[in-house]
Amino acid sequence: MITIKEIAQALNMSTTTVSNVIHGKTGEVSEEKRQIIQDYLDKVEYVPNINARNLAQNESKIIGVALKARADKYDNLLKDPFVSELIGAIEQTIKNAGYYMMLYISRDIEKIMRRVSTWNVDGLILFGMIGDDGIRVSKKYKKPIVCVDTYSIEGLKHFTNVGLDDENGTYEMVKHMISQGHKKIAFLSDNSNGVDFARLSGYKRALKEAGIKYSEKDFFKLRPRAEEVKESIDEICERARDYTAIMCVSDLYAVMLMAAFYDKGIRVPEDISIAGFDDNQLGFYHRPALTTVHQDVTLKGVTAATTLLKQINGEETDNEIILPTSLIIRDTVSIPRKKLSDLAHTS
Amino acid sequence: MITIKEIAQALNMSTTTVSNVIHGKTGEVSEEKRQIIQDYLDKVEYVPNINARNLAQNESKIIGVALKARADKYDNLLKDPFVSELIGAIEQTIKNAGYYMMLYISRDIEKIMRRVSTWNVDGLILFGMIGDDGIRVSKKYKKPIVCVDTYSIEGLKHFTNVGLDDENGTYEMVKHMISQGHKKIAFLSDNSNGVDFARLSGYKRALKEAGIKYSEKDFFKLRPRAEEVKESIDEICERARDYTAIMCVSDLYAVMLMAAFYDKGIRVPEDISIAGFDDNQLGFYHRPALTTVHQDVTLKGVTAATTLLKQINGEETDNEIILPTSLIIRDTVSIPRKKLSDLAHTS
DNA sequence: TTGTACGCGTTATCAA
DNA sequence: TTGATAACGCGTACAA
Repeated sequence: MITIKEIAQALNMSTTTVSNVIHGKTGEVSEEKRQIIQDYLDKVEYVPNINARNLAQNESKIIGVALKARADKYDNLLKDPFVSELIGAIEQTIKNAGYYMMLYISRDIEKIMRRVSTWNVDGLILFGMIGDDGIRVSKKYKKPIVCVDTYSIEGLKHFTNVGLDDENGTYEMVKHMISQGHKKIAFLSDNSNGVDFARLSGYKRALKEAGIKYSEKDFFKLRPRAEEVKESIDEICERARDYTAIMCVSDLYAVMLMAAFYDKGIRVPEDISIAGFDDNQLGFYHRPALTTVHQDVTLKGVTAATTLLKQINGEETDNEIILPTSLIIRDTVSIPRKKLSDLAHTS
Repeated sequence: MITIKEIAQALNMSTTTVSNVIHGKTGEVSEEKRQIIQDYLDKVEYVPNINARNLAQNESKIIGVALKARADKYDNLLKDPFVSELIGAIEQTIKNAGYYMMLYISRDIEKIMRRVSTWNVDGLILFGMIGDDGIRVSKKYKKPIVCVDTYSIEGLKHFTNVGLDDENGTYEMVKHMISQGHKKIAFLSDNSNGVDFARLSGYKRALKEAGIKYSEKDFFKLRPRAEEVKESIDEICERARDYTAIMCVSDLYAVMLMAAFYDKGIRVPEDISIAGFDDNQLGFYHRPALTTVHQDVTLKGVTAATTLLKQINGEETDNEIILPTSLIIRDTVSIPRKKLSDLAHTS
């Protein structure tokens, strides 16, 4: 690792001059010296020591990307195609802006906060914050924060949120199901907070609007923990007999469910209609192809990163950006034939 | 951000004493002072400035994870489930060892090298290196390097490789196909280098061993670029008429192919058998469930990271670690009925 | 136009 | 047991 001081010595000049050339402050240096120094720089392939630079300037050029993982869902959060596409998009945006990305995944918000302050990152992108997580971080950390998919009215006073019109996504899809003739429609998720709560609300709105009653028993809860997921899916298949359609909170759950139905000889969409949410590879390559609510995950990541970058540069931004959804009508929602329970009687 | 100096001042002590307490060098400090300092530290929630620490110690506690992306395959490399699972596993291992991960994705090996040297990372994990990429990096970068899935005999003199017994994976699967009665078996990949080359070799070995001839025309090449992938798949479906089975180089390609077959009314495995490689979600939830070659991606990531960590700590390690594959027999490979081209005559 | 000198926060060496 | 003080490499005010 060659240093500025060494270069200055070798060339018999001062560090300031060398530093000026490095930073293109060409007005301050004679053309002759500039040339000599530049050549030497290229020759030795000078790379600055970031630690020293950061220390001197009290900035880091690092953007921290912290993900809080739910304990019950993934051993490895990046296995979630939504999360990995999001991270990929963020990484590209950060890199193109000349920043560095430090990725940190933890189940513990305290650990995340500690890491953020040691590295003195210039900005923070947070995902998976629930309850007042985001607010707690913002109390400690005084630089720009952008959250992704966080539902917290109070939080918007402290940080920016990039989200999705989740409520409207399921609303439109359930409305579509109803227009196909469905009246017994269940909703499948694994929790009732944040994004899942919003998606449930959209489902409810569509039903209410059509004058269809619903109650707790129509909300299926999948237990995603590896040891019990199979049992949980089987239960859901059983309960599904009373319905003609199921609105799933994700493409993954839709596909998991369809696989289970297939194994039991229940046909989609002939016997039951299924819709997903996300529009990822899983549903795209499934056959019959999955009818689903589309969201642009890459755009979400890019938006989160560019918004943060703006804030770091002192620009004003909205404190909430809501991305739209759209319906992708493929082949898993059709007109209802009959309820599965009726089918059981005839067979 | 409170500093050691400020703490020392407030407590009317020297920075050395404070620093000693921070580092648990309790033998050097009187219990009385230790207590006072520790309390103060907790009160103000002192966090060290990593840049200063790194500068002073000439280390970074950062492990660089650099991925070289192929230009023709993904706009966002993390969309590849293999890559994201690998990164997730590496991240966990690095974090648990008290290191930080800096992720960098680029199509340009030069950029990767520049970044590595500015940050002075303590070690490097490389993925996607082709040709002499890995060797070039090792020439510039004098600390430990671990590559994942790199085929380069020469490279092993310069870095460690964590790989997979790719050749044997396809060998076993094609052998299985042959045992089911298949004689016309095609191989599907998108290039002929590295991992794909090894998998092709396994396919060839199995055929040769069974006395089955093969030639260039049996090797299908998928063009994955978004604009032409559909056309490319259609071509492959057409050429597939002369075969009873296709060994695919990945689960993704297997699933893509099966979706195309489905759309054309060609049934798997009744009309044609398909095998994948990787064993990921895509094949697991596909119906019929995909017969495939299993590899433990998480283990690959963990192995790469722990091996690098060992080297950073000065321990000796093997310079090549090859992980095993295993056959996952599910439902997409069965006994051959007849060739698709024969089918065409009857219909 | 060029150079000197200091500060950034930490660790480490060496006296006291 | 404690405290000055010098590094680490860079950027920059200020002086020359």
